[in-house]
Amino acid sequence: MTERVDKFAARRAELAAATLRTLAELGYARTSLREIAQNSEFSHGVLHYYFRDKVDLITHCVREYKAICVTRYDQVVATATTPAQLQEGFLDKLAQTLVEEPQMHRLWYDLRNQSMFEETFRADVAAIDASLERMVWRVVTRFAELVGTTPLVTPSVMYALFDGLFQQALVRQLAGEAGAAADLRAAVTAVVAQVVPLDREPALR
Amino acid sequence: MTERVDKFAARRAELAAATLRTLAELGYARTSLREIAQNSEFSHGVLHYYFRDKVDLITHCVREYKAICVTRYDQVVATATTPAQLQEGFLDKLAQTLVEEPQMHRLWYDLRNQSMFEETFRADVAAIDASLERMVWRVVTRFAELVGTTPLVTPSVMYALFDGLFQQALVRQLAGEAGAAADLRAAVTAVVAQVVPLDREPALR
DNA sequence: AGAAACTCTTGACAGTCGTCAAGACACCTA
DNA sequence: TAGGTGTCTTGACGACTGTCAAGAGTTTCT
Repeated sequence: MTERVDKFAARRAELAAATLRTLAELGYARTSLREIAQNSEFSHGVLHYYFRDKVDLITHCVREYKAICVTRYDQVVATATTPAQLQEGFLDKLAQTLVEEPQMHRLWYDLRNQSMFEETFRADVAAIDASLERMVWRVVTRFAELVGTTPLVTPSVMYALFDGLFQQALVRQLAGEAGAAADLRAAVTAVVAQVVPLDREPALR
Repeated sequence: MTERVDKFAARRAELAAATLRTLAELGYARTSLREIAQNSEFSHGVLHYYFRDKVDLITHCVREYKAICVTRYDQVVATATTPAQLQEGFLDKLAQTLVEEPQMHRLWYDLRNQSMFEETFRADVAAIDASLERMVWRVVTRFAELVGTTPLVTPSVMYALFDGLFQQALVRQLAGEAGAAADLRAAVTAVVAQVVPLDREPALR
């Protein structure tokens, strides 16, 4: 009984993985169910056995995608004992995922964009956005704690700043610009220097 | 002769406007030539009389869209004589366009996202991005000039920060959140306060 | 071993897509 | 008035889409 459920869930996950690969490669606009099936080892009909329809399939993938992203920097936060360690570890991870998984990131921005047109995805996208914001905030507050200060902007502003920088770097990376990752590191460093003060005075102006 | 050319160009512009309306409403993924034609006063066949194919049509629209955006804050920059005037004028325009034209803005982000998947749009999108960056930089440097300081970040970082904030506000605005525009004003104000110092010391740390 | 339940393939359906050719219509010129 | 040019509509084409029903194949249970 439970093994049946497990196998069912495993197949769903397998098909979801194929869907994510296809979406990352082609983008939302040009991803079809037959294309997804060709990226798996099954035929196109099986997708309607494991998922109600296309929206159900993609929604499930988006939810699964969330789990991958959100814990990316947790280990860095947990192990760093100095500001420099945390900053370097964070920048390393950031540059690494930019270079190694740009397809997954452009997929995320593609889906977030779709949520501006389609009500369907809005709730899931908003939930992921919120958890990404919390992730960024964990990093920044831990950094400020190690420095002995507090951030000068709110969590949502902090997230928007990082997101803007990362998105710009992503566009450049996918356009083939060699310096994209290095520029991202420099940009994040510069912004953090302005927004998380190094000295102990909390600078209320 | 020239009137023929003018009429031809006028029709192209008319169809391009219908295309932009359709794209802003439906997004790139769900915009078809027949839908565009229904948003104009012509039939679907005429689009291939004035444009080579769909890519040619959309590329032309993207280029035309550029002209609308880039001059948005020029008058504010030209007329403001105090930092407060410039800041208020800029924030007003920013909040106004967020509330009044959110469809056009989500279209821009949609097209920029497509450029991460389709080589075709990449050059045009990059050109628009660069001119938007210059626009932001004109505003910021003029502001710094009026204050008597210089910005602490590069033009591309500055643009990425504003873009991140605006995009976040846009998602919220389109989700129906009432405070999106007000939050954007506050966020931009807070970031500018950190990145363009009010005092005369250029804060090289 | 036979029956039942689960899994997957195949093929078709109604619809939409971009594209284009054929022709109708309007307008200007000789 | 006849012919030519520019403009626009209509209808069709092949290809592609999401969806689903019919059935074959496989596994599990009694």
